[in-house]
This record gives sequence, structure tokens and C-alpha cells, in this order.
Amino acid sequence: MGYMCDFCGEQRSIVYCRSDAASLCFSCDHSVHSANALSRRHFRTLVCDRCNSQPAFIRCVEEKISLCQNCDWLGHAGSTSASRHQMQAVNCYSGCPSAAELSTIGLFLTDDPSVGDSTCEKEMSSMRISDKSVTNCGDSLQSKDGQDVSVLVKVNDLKNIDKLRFWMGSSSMPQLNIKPKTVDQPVGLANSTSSKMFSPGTKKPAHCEDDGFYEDFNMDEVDLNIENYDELFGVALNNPEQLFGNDEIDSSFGVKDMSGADWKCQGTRAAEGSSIGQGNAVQPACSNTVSADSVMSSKTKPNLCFSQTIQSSLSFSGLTGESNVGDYQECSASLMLLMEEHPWCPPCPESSLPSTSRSDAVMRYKEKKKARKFDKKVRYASRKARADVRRRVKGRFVKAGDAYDYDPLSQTRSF
DNA sequence: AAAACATAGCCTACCACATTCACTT
DNA sequence: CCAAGTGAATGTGGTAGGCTATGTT
Repeated sequence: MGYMCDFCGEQRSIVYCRSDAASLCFSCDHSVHSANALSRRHFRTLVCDRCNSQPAFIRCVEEKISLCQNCDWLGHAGSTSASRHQMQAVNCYSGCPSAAELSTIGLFLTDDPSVGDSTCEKEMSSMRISDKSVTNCGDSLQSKDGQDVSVLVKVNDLKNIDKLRFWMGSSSMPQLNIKPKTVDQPVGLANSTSSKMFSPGTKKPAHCEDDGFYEDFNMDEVDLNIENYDELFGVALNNPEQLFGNDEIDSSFGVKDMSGADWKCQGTRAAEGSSIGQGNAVQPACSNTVSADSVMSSKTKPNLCFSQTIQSSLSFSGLTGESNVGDYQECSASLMLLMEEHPWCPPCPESSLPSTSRSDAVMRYKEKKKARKFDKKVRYASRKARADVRRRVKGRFVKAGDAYDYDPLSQTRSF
């Protein structure tokens, strides 16, 4: 497992880069991600202090540890006392900020005493970062050159939250407990592309303001015009707590898996028999609501970086280019569907969307989802090529020369 | 309200064999 | 120490069957 840096193998890993699917020490993180403009765009976050292998998405203030979704779930959901711990979202970042700069955005690199002793930590403090002139540390970071440092912003804009409430049908959301931060400065990123991705910006999301937004919603449009996604939401969903409230959520969905299957109502914290409505219920429950396909259920693939998931879900402009567009598209569709179908968010009363249109949209979505192939990672292309031409009987490989009922090349049978 | 049944969807084992890996010579 | 040889392990994709969840009666 990932205690050690995947790159140097010597230092303890601190940072997780999803784009590289690697856990890195801070030193290697910097060296790797300062290599070129593209790598600087990789979004990283801390590695879970508990499992040391998954990206952290939340930080327990009491325990002073950063946790991945799974470890948070295991550590906090089951314990009443632990579930009351104050939690804080862990941000992602890109570019090459210094350790100090990271700490200002909620990436507490030095709290873990075990980390503090490492040479890596020492390197961190002495590291020279070319673009370390970060200003406006807070919810957004902006380097002076406006290029390299960007950080996911939190939902800290009352206006945006209101919009979100509206969009989600606030009247039906049980005790949605959104606590906006006091930071009310406009959040934005210097980098135009990054800004496009993450910053809710100050621009009013016309869709939300417009009463016709909901009724005009069309699944295909969402699929095709995802660049407007941030406008659809008007917020960056980096902090699920702030989106859904962290206290009162007692029902949730789960995503069955990543294999292209439909996700559905799966489990709740209540179902787990643990404290309902207590503590920081930031967990898979919310995640699915944000990104159905990007989220893996704890059943099949328990570890997941929630913040990354959200990031993926909302980073539609494809800046990073690591995830396929289909995922984003489906995320959007899933989200919309969810919002519609979830008991919290029944169809907006203002909506005049005909039921036939809706069912059409659902049908299109399902067909699309069915047709879509999740990007399974093929490690050995040669083996795949081999399997692709191999003859089968009822799906099973057959010996060369044996009778077969399926030949990928000729689509014929031997009997 | 509970039970029985139907349906839909997900998960996994299975197959052959080229390739990869670890170990020995 | 390096190269060659050997054997075990791995990983490909389509399908069937089992399982689970959900919906209907």
C-alpha cells in the first residue's frame, strides 16, 4: 500500500495525484508537477492519514488527520462520539504551491507528527518553488502570474447556495443545513481555464435565475453543453457539507459500481444502524448526488476521494483531460436525474416539464448509459488484442481448432 | 402490512493462451 | 554479475448463472 512515495519510493507519500494515480511525497509532487504546464494542471490532494493510499477528502479537526471517504466512514460513522467530530473539507490544488501556501487552503501538511519528522517535510520547508508568489490565500489561490496555482473553491457564496437551494427544490429538502462561510469575497481564479472549471464566479447563473431553467432542461443538452455546467450550478461542489448540510442527512443513495451499471438507492447511514443525523455525515450519501458515475460505492470499491469525485463531476471543460467526457456527461445527467427523483428534491413545482418529456429524457439517459463503455484500464494491449480475436463458446475461450460459437473476426459459428 | 412472486441489474467464475514475472542454472 | 532457460502467474473479453434490490400483486 502507499506509505511510500510512488515516485522516489523513499519518502512517505503525502500527496495524491489522481491524474497520475500516484501517491507522492511533497518533494516529488513538486518536481513531477512542475515539469510542464500540463502536469501543473494535475489536481492533487492529501493522502489519507489512515489508509495512506487514498486521497483524503475531509479532515477531522479533533483528530488532526485527513481521511479518505472510506476511512472517514469507518472511523466516524460507526462511533457516536467520533461522528460529532468537527470536519473540514480538504481542498485539491494544482500548480506548485509551497507547504505554507497549502496550509492556508486547508491542506495541513504538518499536523501529522509522523510526517513532520520526515526528510520530506524538511524538504518541503526548504523547497524553492518558482511560482510561489501566491496571493489571496483562502478559498482560492492565485499566483501572480495567474497560471499555476488554483484551488477548488468552497461553497461560500450565499447567493450561490440560494441558487442551489432553488435548483434543488429547497422547500422539500429536509433541514438542509447549509452554513455559508463568512468569506464573501468573490471567488475566482486567475487562470481562465481553471476558472472555468472551478470557480462559481460572480456571474449569475442565468439558468438558475430563470424560471424556465428547469422546464427547459434537456438531457441531451446537458450532455452536449457541459461547458456551461458551472453555470448550471453556480457553485463548485467542493464541500459536500456545505451543499447538503452535515447534520441532518439521514437518507442517501449509493452508487452500485463503476461498471456502467445503473446506480440506485442503496444504503443509508440509518440502514447501517449508526447514528442518524449526527456528526458529519459527509459520505457516500452526498457523493452520489453529485456524481453518480464517478462515485464508487463502498461496497465494491470502498475508497474514493470525494473531493476528487466532485471535482471530476464539475470539471467539465476538460482541462485536465484525464477522464473521459462521457463520465462528465453522465455525471451531469445522473445528477439531474437524481435531483428529480430524490425524495428531497421532487420535481420542482414550478416545473412544467411534461412527464413524457421527462420519461423521454430518462430513457435517453438510460440508453446512453447502457451504450457507454466505462474506460476499463487495459494493462496489456497485446493481451487485449489477443482476446479480441479469440474464438469463444458461450463467452469462454476455446482451444484453437475447437468448435466455437463466436468468432470476433468473422462473427460466424463453426457449428 | 406482510408475503410471495416477477423483474431488472450487478457480480463473478469460466475458458485458452500469449505474455510477464520470478527464480534457477 | 549477466544471460539464458524454465515454470508459474497474470490478464485479456463474452457469457451464464447466481445473487440482490426493487416493484408488483
